[in-house]
Amino acid sequence: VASITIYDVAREAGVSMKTVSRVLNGEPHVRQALRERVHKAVETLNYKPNPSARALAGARTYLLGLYYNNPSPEYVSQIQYGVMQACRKAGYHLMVEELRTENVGAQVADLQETVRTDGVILSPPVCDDPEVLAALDARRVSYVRIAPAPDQPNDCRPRVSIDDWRAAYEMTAYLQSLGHRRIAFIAGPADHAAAARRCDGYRAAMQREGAGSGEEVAVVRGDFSFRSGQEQGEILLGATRRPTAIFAANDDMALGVMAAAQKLQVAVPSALSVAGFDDTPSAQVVWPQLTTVRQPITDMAATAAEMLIGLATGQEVELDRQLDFSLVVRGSTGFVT
Amino acid sequence: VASITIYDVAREAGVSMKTVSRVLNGEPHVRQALRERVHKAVETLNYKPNPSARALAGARTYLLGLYYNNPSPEYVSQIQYGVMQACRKAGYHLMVEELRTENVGAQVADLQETVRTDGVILSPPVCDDPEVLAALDARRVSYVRIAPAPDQPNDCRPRVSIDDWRAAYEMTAYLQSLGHRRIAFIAGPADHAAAARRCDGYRAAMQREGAGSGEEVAVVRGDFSFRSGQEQGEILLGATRRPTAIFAANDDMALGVMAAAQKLQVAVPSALSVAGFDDTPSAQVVWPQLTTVRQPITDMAATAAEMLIGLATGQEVELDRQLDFSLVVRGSTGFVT
DNA sequence: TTGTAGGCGTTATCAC
DNA sequence: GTGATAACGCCTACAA
Repeated sequence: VASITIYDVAREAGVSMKTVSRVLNGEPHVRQALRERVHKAVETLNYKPNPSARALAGARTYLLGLYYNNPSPEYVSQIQYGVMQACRKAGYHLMVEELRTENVGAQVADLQETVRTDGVILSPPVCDDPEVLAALDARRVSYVRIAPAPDQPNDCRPRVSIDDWRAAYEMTAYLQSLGHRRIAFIAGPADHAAAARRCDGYRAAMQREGAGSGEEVAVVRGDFSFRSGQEQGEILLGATRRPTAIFAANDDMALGVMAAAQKLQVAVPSALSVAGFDDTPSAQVVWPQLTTVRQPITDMAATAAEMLIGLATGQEVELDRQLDFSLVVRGSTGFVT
Repeated sequence: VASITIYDVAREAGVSMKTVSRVLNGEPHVRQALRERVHKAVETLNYKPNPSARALAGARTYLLGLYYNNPSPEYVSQIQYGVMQACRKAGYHLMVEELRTENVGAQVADLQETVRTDGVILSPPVCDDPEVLAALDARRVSYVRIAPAPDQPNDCRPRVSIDDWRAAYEMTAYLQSLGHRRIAFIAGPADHAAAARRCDGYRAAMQREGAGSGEEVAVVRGDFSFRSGQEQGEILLGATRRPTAIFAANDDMALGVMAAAQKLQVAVPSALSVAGFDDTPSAQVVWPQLTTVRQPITDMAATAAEMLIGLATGQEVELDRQLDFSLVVRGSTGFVT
């Protein structure tokens, strides 16, 4: 079955094959009449350009890469979904690569030499890995980062994010509005920039004027895993002066706290309020369901993909997109008693 | 930066470029001495063949597709990981596509025409969708199915699976060995073949001779979601003669049962044993941790990818691989009291 | 605004 | 065994 080529379309439409090429790539300098003839020919012949040929001839690849090393499958899956949506809409395809921890730089270099893409989407935490960024920069591969570390003032690499600081601030303020004063915070890994901003937001809310008296900033460190949340939760709840609320920097740790509470017979939310961050599906899997911050992860990913495609096609794109978060109040938080 | 081509390697090695091509593709009819010279040249030049050119010239694509429509991100993520491992080992890359529910056949057709792969991996439940299979067969695309429906006797399409029937049988037998007699089963969606086999295994264990008296087969139907498990769990536990053990056809539903038990103040495992199937990471996130069946999902996926690559390179491959499952006994099951 | 030659980096076909 | 030479399907000059 000899596949049908651009020549077939040209013959069908009665034009030269270059004209077909122009129409397909949306280039100017083609009369409207011809444009339509070509489109019709494409339609009737059900012609699909051969991506390999396109790529070989030096044009775009119509392939986007998604690099990730995030341990949470749910997070990755949501990102992947968003990216895929945007890709499909633009006729692109998605190539996923999980980066192993050992020398990421070499991996990225190898990937880029092995398979060319029109750009790469970097999800946290790889989006903050200097090795990765360096490898990409060295090859002039364009990339968009999702929820990356704060930029240097003059850095303007494309990114899409939410205001982590404000989200944590607002969640803390919400807990305070329920009457909580002893609110502990379980921070994320030290190298996770967004996690650090969340911690700062919590601190700011705890220290702001007129927020009530008897407040103490109490930060312990976890590593975003369920287990670390459980461990820190047990420690916090085992203390003589236990907090009335625990705010974890992500949902998995918050779930760990809830498990600890259950094990130690501390009722949630009557004796302890628990809040998380991310609104992963698991947040609704526990009982009571988890109060948390929802990042529009899928939208962020889709936005990142659109930016990348825009970049690849030479369009003007806003380089620093910031999307809205929202507080999701569920059963795990309540008035202090 | 003009990329280095096969000609550069040929010049460096002092042979013709066809010879280089032969060596690279592992073809016979090349003297060992030349072979080594070529390899060394490749090494020193750090030459990487251009995949687009390769694909265009009619050879392999070095691309595998992974089609999925499974709602569980964890499941998909594990499959994806296994496939990626195998791909990387063989110099392949992975292209993921989530299939939407509306007319999958057309989607597959479009995907195949848009981007050529050397084969496709089908995870459940798409692996049992006749439309998908038909679309693939029509285009003579080779595929391997993971945990698909049982074959017709004479059907020999490549597949990798575990013995779902036996796994469910053994889990049920294990519950019986703890003294349980009233064991309820929450089945999966009707169109999920592996789920059906699990149900049959449960039935067989319940009805086998000498398994004790007072047993009743009690099957209710869920849809593999946490929520459906919770609903069915509440119904089962609300009944006057409640079961002492509930075995769900997957982990998510089992977790739903545990949530229901907690809500209704039914202690696990003292008043109710709960077992699941899959050993998803969430199984360890609850307390007590979930007793379940572990499918070597990642291994299965890797095996599938290896089979596909073998098929693509014309090797002989075993077409029906069956991998070992294992019972993972944790805290959610205990002796009947 | 449109069409013609040439090349992108491989593999495949045939001679030698 | 090894090596010229022609595809593969498209795009980018350049010319008309």
